[in-house]
Amino acid sequence: MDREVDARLSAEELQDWYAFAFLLLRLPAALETHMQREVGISHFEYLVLAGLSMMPRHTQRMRDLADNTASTVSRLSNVVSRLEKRGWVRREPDPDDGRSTFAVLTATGLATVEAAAPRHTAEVRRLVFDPLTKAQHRQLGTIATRILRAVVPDGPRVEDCIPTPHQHRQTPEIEEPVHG
Amino acid sequence: MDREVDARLSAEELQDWYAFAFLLLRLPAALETHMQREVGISHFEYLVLAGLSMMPRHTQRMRDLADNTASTVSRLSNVVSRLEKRGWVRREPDPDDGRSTFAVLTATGLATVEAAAPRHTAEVRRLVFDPLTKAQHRQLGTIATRILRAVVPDGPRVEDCIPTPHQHRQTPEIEEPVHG
DNA sequence: GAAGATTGATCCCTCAATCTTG
DNA sequence: CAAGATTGAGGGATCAATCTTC
Repeated sequence: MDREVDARLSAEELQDWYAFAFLLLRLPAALETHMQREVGISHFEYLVLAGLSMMPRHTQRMRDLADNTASTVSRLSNVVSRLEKRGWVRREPDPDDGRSTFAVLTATGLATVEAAAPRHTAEVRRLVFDPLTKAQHRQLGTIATRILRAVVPDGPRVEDCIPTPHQHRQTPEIEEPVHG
Repeated sequence: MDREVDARLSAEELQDWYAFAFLLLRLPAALETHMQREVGISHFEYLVLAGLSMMPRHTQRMRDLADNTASTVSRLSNVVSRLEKRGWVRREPDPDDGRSTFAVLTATGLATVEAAAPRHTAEVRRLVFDPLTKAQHRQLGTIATRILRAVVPDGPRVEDCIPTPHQHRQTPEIEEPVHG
């Protein structure tokens, strides 16, 4: 450490790390810019809306939604408040547990996320999947899962956080939010 | 897109993408928290200090330093101002080009980054390299480079942004030839 | 006009404090 | 006391506007 700052990384590791570190800086910024320009929402707001859109009745507890978006309840609470002001999400109390709160996607919110989804997916495909071979797709998934296990040892498994798309567009319930 | 929000991604791709997307959210946060708790600086501040520490005379133009930290000149300018207030970096005018500004690491700044480096490297090893096989190290580097090319097509090559450690702790103003 | 650099308004995230319910 | 959730203060990133020099 006296002569070289990154002495504990070999030359090969250093190069692999820099490529990855740059990606960690650049890719989220690119996805963020794309969502802001194309749809006018943040990437994280999209994650929240998309997550809700694929849940039964478009509803999920704040606690579980935070897990499914790799976030914290605090951050989620702030974002849901913003989404509520835009009329895309509303809060509902949990009748079975007074501590719990449901986040519910509104009809307007569903329309928003349905308009945003194909553009976002296309961008992910363009930036992440198109440059890679199919073997590399799987390698990326495997590698990411392994690192994630080290980063968040007690976190939920990724497979358990992928919303199942079956329930989309299920029950037409209450349509419009109250505010005008 | 009417039935399923992420219809354009196959089930396999969806799982790979979620694992990677979660990593994009969790790993930077983990590195950030680690640096703040252990050293009291942000991860990006460390990148700046470490980059400077490995340049000849611990000096680099703002423009080039921004490239080497996958950043923008604007962000870098704000950060360097903060580092200047802490006494770790100082600005110097470029005698050859009135538009250009040099960022120079101070002795205190060098001591700081030298104290921080082994801890940061150890954390990177623990979170990124230890969970992977050597083959996966290379795969990660290759994959990251490929995606980066799609994200920043006109950006500098990663190899050109890795500070060469040869020059560290150099005393006099000597122009060093690059090793072939 | 183009390139290097700085500034500041605005937005968002983080984190600790707080509250309520189980 | 533990778990779910909210709030607000403080800090950092973004982006457009601006300035200077080539």
